[in-house]
Amino acid sequence: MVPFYPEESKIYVAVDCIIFGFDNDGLKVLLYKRSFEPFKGKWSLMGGFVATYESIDDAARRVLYECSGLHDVFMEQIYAFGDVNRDPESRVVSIAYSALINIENYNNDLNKSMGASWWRINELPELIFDHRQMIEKALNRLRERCKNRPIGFELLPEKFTLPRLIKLYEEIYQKKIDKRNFRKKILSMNLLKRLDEKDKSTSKRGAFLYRFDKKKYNKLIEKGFHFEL
Amino acid sequence: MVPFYPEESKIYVAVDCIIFGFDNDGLKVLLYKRSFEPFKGKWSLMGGFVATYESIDDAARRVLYECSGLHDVFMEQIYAFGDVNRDPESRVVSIAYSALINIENYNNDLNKSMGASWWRINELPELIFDHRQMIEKALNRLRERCKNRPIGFELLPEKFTLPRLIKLYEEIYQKKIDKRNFRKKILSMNLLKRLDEKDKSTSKRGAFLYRFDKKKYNKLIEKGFHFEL
DNA sequence: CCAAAAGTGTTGACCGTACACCCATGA
DNA sequence: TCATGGGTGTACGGTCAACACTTTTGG
Repeated sequence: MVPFYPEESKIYVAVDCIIFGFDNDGLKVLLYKRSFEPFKGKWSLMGGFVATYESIDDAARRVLYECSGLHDVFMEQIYAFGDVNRDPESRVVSIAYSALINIENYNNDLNKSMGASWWRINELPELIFDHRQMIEKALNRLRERCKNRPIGFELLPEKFTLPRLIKLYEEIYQKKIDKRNFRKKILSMNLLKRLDEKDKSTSKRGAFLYRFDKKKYNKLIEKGFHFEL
Repeated sequence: MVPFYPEESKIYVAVDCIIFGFDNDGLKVLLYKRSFEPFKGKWSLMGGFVATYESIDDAARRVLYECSGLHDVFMEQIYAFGDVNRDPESRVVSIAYSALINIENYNNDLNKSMGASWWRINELPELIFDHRQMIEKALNRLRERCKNRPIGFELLPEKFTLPRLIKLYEEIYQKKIDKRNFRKKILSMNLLKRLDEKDKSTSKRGAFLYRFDKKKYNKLIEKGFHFEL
C-alpha cells in the first residue's frame, strides 16, 4: 500500500537446505556441526544468506552445491520461517528448501572437511533455531510428494531392486508395506523396466534390478497421477 | 556457514495476501487498483513490507486487517517468491499468504475507499509482478486443502444450503459435481447438522439450511481425514 | 398448472487389502 | 540341506461413479 520503500525495514533473508539421502540404513538427512558461536558444536542444517544479486532458488542451489558439490538435484521450496527471534543474533527470515540426492553420488569425504554427518530421520540430534521444524515440514512434503511423483527416482541409484524401493517407501512413511500389493501397484504403472541383471549383495537368490522408464515417467508427471499407500 | 551477518545483503521482505471469497456469482479474489507508480492503475494483490518487529505471519495478518478490517481469519502461507527482478523498483522477496473469508462479513464499502473489487477466479485482469502466479499457487493449495479440511466452513456463512456447498466445490475445482453422490458423501461424515429452516431465496420449494458441527469438525481435522471428489 | 430447483437409491465396476507358500542359491 | 531373502495370486469388501424421476410451491 505504501508507495515507498523504507530502508530501515530491510532484513536478512537466508535459505536452509534439508538434504535427504537413502542408504542401507534408511532415510537420512545431512546435518552440520556448527563451528562458531552462538550454538557452537550444535547441529544444524546447511544454510546461507540470499545475496542481492541472486534469486532465492539460486541461493538454495548455491548452498547445496557449496556443501555437497552437487548440481542438478531435485529441490523444492518448503516454507518460509519468519519469527522475530528465531535467530537470536539478528532478524533473519529463512526459506527452507529440500533436496533429494542419490547418496551414492555424494562424496563422503566432504563429511570430515565440513563437519557433516548423515542422521536417520527418526534419530535426530538436538538442532538449532527452528531447524527441527524445517525437517518436519520437509518430511511431510516428501510424503505428499510421493503421491504425485515417483520420488524414488531421485533418492535411488539408476539401477535398484524392488525390495530397496519398498524399503524406501517404508522409511518415508515409517510403516510396514505389503510387498505383494506394492509390487502389483508399482508394476501396473509400467514405469519400471526389469533388467536381466540381479543384485546378489543382499541375498543368495538375488533380486532383479530395475530402472525407471524416463519417457513414461515424464508423461506421468505431466498429466498427473496418484499413488497412494 | 559464514559466521557473520553482512549488512549489505539485507533485502526487503514483503507479504502479499490472496483473499478468497464466495458469493452468488462464484469464487472470487479481492484485488486492488494501484494508485501510484510504477504500474499505476494496474491491479494487484494487497501487500506490505514485513517490519523488523513483527513475524511474517503477523505481517500477513496486519495487511489483511488493514485492507479488510477482518481479524481471526483462516490464513495460510503459500509460497515465497524471490526472483531478483520481480519488483523492478527494488529487490523484494515476497511471501504469499492466502485468506479465506466469509464474504458477508466483509464490508463492501471498503471497496470504494481502497480501490478494491472482487474478481471471479476465471476472469482475472492483468496483474502486476508475479501476482498472477501467486493466485495460481493459492488456488492449487486451496484444492489440496479441501481434501484434508472441510474448507466450506471458512468461505460460507454460518447457515448454508447443500446446493450452495456443492456450488462452492464446483467453483473450486471448476467442474460439475454429481449432487447425489456429493450429498451422500458429505452427510455420511456426520459433519453437518440440518436445521428446521429453509432458504427460499433461490427456489420456490426452498432448501434446508445446514450448519457445521464444530465438535465433529475439530475431531476430524485432528486425526486427519480424506475427502476426494 | 407449470416452471424451476430440491431432494432421493440402486447397481456395477473397480480398487485396496489381507493373506501364505514356493523358489533359488551360497554357505 | 538349510537358512535367507525374493518372488507370486486370489478372494472379499468397500468405495466410487453413473444414472432419472418425484416433490414442492410461488407465480
